[in-house]
Amino acid sequence: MSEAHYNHRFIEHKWQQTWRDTNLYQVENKSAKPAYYVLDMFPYPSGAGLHVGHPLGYIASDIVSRYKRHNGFNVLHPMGYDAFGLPAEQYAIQTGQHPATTTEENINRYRQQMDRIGFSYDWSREVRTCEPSYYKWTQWIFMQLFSHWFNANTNRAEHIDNLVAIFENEGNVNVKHAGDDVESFIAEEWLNFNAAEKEGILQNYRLAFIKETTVNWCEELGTVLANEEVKDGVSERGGYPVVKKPMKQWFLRITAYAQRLLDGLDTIDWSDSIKEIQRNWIGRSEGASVNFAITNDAQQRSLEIFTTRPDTIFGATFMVVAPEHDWVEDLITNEYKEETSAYVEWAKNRSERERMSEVKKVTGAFTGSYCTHPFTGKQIPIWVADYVLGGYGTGAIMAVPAHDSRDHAFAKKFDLDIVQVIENSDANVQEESFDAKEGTSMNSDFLDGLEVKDAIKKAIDFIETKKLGYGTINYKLRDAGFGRQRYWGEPIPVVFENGIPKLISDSELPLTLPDVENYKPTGTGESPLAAVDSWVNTESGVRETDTMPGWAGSSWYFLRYMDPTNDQAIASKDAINYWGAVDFYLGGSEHATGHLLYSRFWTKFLHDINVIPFDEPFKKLVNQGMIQGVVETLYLKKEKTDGKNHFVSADKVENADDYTEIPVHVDYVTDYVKTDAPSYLNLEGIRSFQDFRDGYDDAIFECSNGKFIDGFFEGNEGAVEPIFYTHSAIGKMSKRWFNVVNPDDICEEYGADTLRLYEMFLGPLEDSKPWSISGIDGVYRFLKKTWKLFIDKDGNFVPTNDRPAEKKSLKTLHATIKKVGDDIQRISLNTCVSTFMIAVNEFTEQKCTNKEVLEQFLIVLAPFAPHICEELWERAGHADSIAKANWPIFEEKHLVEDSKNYPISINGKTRTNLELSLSLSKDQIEEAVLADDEVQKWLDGKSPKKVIVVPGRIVNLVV
RNA sequence: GCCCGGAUGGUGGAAUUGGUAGACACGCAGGACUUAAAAUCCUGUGGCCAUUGCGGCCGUGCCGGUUCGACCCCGGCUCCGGGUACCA
Repeated sequence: MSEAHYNHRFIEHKWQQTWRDTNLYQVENKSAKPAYYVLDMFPYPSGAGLHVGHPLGYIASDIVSRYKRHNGFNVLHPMGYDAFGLPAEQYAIQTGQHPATTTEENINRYRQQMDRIGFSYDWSREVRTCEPSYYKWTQWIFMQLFSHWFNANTNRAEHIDNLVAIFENEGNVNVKHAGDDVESFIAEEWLNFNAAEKEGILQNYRLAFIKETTVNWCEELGTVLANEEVKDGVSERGGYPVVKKPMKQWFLRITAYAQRLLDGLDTIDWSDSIKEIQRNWIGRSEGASVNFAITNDAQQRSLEIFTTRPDTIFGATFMVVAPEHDWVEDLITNEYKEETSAYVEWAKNRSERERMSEVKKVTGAFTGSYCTHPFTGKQIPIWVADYVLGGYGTGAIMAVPAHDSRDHAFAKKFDLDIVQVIENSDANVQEESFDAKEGTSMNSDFLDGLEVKDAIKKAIDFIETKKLGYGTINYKLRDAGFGRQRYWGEPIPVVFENGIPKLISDSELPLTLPDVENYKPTGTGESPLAAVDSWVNTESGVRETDTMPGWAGSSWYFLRYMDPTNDQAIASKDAINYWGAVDFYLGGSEHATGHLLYSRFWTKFLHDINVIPFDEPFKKLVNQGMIQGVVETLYLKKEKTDGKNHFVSADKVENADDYTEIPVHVDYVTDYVKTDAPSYLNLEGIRSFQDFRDGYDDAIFECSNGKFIDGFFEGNEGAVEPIFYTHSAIGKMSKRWFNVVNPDDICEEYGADTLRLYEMFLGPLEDSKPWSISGIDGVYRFLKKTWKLFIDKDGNFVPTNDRPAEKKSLKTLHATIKKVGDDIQRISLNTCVSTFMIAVNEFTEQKCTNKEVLEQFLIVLAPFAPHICEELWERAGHADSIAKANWPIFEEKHLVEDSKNYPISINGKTRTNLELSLSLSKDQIEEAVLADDEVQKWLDGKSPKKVIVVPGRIVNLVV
């Protein structure tokens, strides 16, 4: 017995089951078909489950996957979980539950939710970064990084053994590498170094290495954080304060790849904004490194500075070093010892947050030392100030107050000389610096009269000939901190033998996480693993107890999907060669400077060591926008009455400090969809508010319309409903704002096909937009109309091939095939939905019952609404899944049936559009068009319904 | 501050990149069916004027420019979103 009405629950359940039972979407690593790889950024399985924002990208990628399958591609479309990370561990600390347990639970929940939406993932390829069989290979990649260095001569990673061989033969004088400067030594010296000394030197070359530096230390989380994990001086997760602290840390030498990461951007199809963010993050700047000899230095040293403006060197009136500069203490003379040393101490110990919030504040101190200007020989003072950063360039600058606003502010504050060296009629450099990179040099000896660009070139030439320095390039990009003092991450496969870090052997992989009693960080800067003596102590030495950061596992997961169970390699060569780089990658833009950069780095490295044939992981990247929620806030002013809590709501908040801002459950807010009406909580809302929140049970509420309500509302429900005004804003969808919309609820009420279509219909994929339920009815109605095209009210299948298709129906069909095909390719999925709606409206109006036409329409719709299309496809008598059907062939001839474009000839002479519009009026053109022989022949006696005349454009006639 | 985006009806958004602006949908108004409601269907819907008829004028944040023709290109603003922040 077939259903007569569109029953989404029945249909969707049936087909999801069928797809699973028949492994419909499982793919092989081999096929005569061309390969196409569609990937979603895999989720971190949080305890909150999915909300309607998460599937947005998954739906889009699913549509692309299904579309590609219809077009004859063998599509790899996998899904997995980024399962290591802080929240699971925080939860473990609170509850004592093993993170693996909660992670497993969360994954199951995610899977259930995803299954309801009808994705075409090949679940046989699922990966989880926390599984030993997976992180074995994350550890393996780390080991490769440890045993390779970056040869700047060949511009690629090479094995460390090759480097050692070079050292043994000729020392390090000819070696150019990416990394910190290493004092030069000859072969003989190398051979005489002891093991610890040798390793100490090699650490400057390895791509994974240990270094003592100032790190971002977060006391609350008990761990070190990477730069990207710190936002505005607080941790991205949790928002805890972050301070600078010197510690020995593992790093990955991503800076070695700075230039290649920059160059690679030109070869990939990503949005300009993401590329731009990465370019800025890498922050390449060209300039010069110049030595300024320090006057009266016992060791006769020179202060090395970096500048992008060597052309302004004649304007350098003082020097500034960072408080962290190695020589600061040496530079401070006895006379200034007390004051300046105190300043240095103070500046070093300031938290990141303080430093950031007081950026505008100019601070500094004079060291008492001078150095000699290399061009003029003048003595210029050396200052120390925190506006110079220890971590960039050499941690020292030449200050040119006339042409750098920061130097200018400093000079003003401490009354230092300002010398103009770039000509500009408008600028008064005593008042304001002239920073623009334009103009001609003045007061600059041999540079005078040159344009900035030429002056820079000439200055560098001079610097290089006089051996004062050299032209060079600096990057903002820093090496990536890789150690985390946490439990729930991949153990770093290193054992310290007599303090020398050594990799464990390949056969010991995976190095699995031991069980611990307590997941809490030790607070001493050591991870919880340090407490497990039996694990830490090995025959040969002590294990590294730091674990890897969250981004380690996600930097290469796209490779594992190709061959997820391989235990001999990250994936077989055949699999990697067959699938190649990801063709289409979809995910949020928030990973621009994290995951997306690290993945590119690891890909380039794996390419260098011949593990993979490509050196960019993601050929095309699309960033879906965020689906936001409406955040409703109730403002309550607390007033004391008789020791009870007495709250007053407000319709206008003049001084926010007087009020408590409390997020409230969106479901109980009235009118929040309408923008013109103020939104408010009604009685029911206040009740639910009291249920959800502690401490308000016996509170007294006074709403702004003057009505008093007691804690239980009894007897207070008068004719006038009390109103508590709330304030609406658009924000994140999150548990704490009580505005989460669960996709399960939408699937239950409207169905997965409606959810899929509606999420696409909301607007352009890349835009962020607030979730709103208004409008979903339109999409649901569309599916019901589609159903009715095929199934009559008695449940009979209507379409037949008894009569040939009408021209107008063919036109509708082919317009749809064309438009939807084009729009999927340019990822304009919202317009596809409109196209479907138009088609169904037209088919309905045409009373189209042609089976061939309607079946082809089903194939076009199937990527968006697979369940209903499968069902109708089956009822049409097909034994095989619609997923195996070929995309219909588009035929242009069907589109030109009742309207046609014509060039216009007048008096036997074809006129150009331009000539026409210039010489004739609109009416005259219309007349000429109708008189045209071709037009008359085509009209064949009929009179045109509409003559559209656009001056300058080919005329369009509608009959 | 600097670097990217963006601004179109009451709302979400179309206009395939210089060629009929406002597709499609929501909302709203009116109507049909119904005892009634739901569901469904039909009509109207940028603004102003004309509406016994075809119609007219203005309209894509603001000002100016290029063009036969501009939401689209150029110059100058205003506002909004994102990235970044003493990077020399």
